[in-house]
Amino acid sequence: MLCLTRKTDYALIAMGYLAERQGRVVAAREISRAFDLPEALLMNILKRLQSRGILNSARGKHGGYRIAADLDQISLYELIRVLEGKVEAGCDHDETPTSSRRGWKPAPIRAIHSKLMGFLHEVTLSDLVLPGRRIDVPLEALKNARPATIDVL
Amino acid sequence: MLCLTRKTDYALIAMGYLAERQGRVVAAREISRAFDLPEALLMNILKRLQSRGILNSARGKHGGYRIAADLDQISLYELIRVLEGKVEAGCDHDETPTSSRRGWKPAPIRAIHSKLMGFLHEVTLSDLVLPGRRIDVPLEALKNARPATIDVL
DNA sequence: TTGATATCGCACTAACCCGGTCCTATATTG
DNA sequence: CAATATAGGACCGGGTTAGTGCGATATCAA
Repeated sequence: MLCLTRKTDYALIAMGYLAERQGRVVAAREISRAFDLPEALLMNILKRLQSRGILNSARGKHGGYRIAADLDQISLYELIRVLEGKVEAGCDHDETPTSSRRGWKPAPIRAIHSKLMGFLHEVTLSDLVLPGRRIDVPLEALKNARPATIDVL
Repeated sequence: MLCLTRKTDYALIAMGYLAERQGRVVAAREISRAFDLPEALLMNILKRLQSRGILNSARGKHGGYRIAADLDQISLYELIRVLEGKVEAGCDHDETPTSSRRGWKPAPIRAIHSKLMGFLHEVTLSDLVLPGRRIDVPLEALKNARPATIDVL
């Protein structure tokens, strides 16, 4: 139960906008106007990114946000986790001790999941957000990353 | 807004079970028992797979399901679309003609999405479901697939 | 010091969607 | 005919997501 939500979209949009304006302090309103996103919602997202150190903020007049972290160091996975609290989740998949099998995922499912996770881990924000970067750089990374060659069944 | 739901999980589980029993007609109940999945729900899923030609079914006593399609020909993407109706969606992203920008996704978002889509397109059910197959075969495919080298911005 | 601006940090609502159930056909077998 | 199994719906409840609101705090500028 993996989900890329709209929040993540908005976050990436905002990060992109900020990345093009490194150093400048940009108000949430400016971004929301630029892309016609609901301002209050965008603020929620930015606040969250700030609290996790991805952005830093300045209050008051001429306040706003700036990119704080090294974009190379933050994976898409991390971003999602920050925003959603969990990457894979929602519908628990909890292990109820009563039912032995339920919540147990057979190899193919685990495999595909871990593959997607790997993908999310390898893609960094700089790959996504920095101008001029090529999105498929991380594919190279993905190729020789995660030695995990998982046999299905 | 991409989602791998539990339905997809169940479908893969069932497909795997059927794949190990090619030719035999297997009742939904048998599968649901084998993995302790809610029978009614599993039936919904199987019905759907049948209606799209991935399985074919036999009613009546000793009825059940058999794999109908060539597993090589069905991508994970297709499977999700069959089950969810749409791969990427839910929260519409509709183009309201009034708002010019909303629903418009900037390059990074489109890029990452198309990348994930590419991934889902390359993985076939046979990769996931057939015993002995290695899940990371499709990664090779992914590597030199989709010439689409998307410049961010 | 006052007012305008902007973030902070919550609580809160509304709608949607997923997981799951149920019920009434219909077809097949014995 | 009785039993089994799918077909094809409608349906519901709970949880999550998208989005709002409000009072507090901090900063700048006149």
